[in-house]
Amino acid sequence: MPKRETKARLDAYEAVFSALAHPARRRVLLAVYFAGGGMTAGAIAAMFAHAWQTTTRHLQVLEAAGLLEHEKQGRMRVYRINRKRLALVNDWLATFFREP
Amino acid sequence: MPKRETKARLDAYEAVFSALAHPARRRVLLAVYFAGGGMTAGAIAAMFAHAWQTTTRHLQVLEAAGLLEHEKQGRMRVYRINRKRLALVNDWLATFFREP
DNA sequence: CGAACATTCAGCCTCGTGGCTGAATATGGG
DNA sequence: CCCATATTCAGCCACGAGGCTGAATGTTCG
Repeated sequence: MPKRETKARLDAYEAVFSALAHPARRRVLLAVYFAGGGMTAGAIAAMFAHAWQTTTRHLQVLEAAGLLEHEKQGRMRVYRINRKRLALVNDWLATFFREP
Repeated sequence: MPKRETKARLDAYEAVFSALAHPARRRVLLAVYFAGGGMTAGAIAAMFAHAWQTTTRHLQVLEAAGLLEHEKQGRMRVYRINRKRLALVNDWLATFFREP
């Protein structure tokens, strides 16, 4: 799938990989995924000992990387995973297992 | 494959993901892989505008994460990829695509 | 042996990341 | 309308990561 390593693609890798670099953010992704139909910011923040404001920032990083999307439901925001974006990592990795 | 998320496993993820977080280190992995039979530290360092000492550190990070291994050949060190370790990333990702 | 080469070790400096606290901005219920 | 709730925005601080330079280590060759 990765035909040429365009600047845009490299930027995408950069965003995704550095988003995944922090353990809290990896935990968030797993939690949201296992929650199935999305998770509110509050519920996510409750998982951590951190101040919620800290978690907010992690959520922003994940969203900026395109790994998470949010949707407003009343007075709370529900986050859900963007699988397609996660697949980017798969693409990158695949190189090492595909070609001889 | 990941039965339980043991401390050791989490540490492994931590090492690998943060190693992959830096673009230079991702480039190194790709280059070494495409070189086929390994690559000397010098050849790797030559790819970058950085001072070679900087690249040395990147190589150490990659090796500490288990993604790279080296072997002494005369007065130069040859680095090669450890595919198994890269597969860890695959394991982590698989969760999101495997289970419903 | 001694000089040239390949690579790492040690130490310095800067800047971004990730933690915190305090204030701001919706939104829904009584 | 007003207050409680849910969440983000803004700004502060500290520490580690990643760049640099200079010295050290180990290896081959004449």
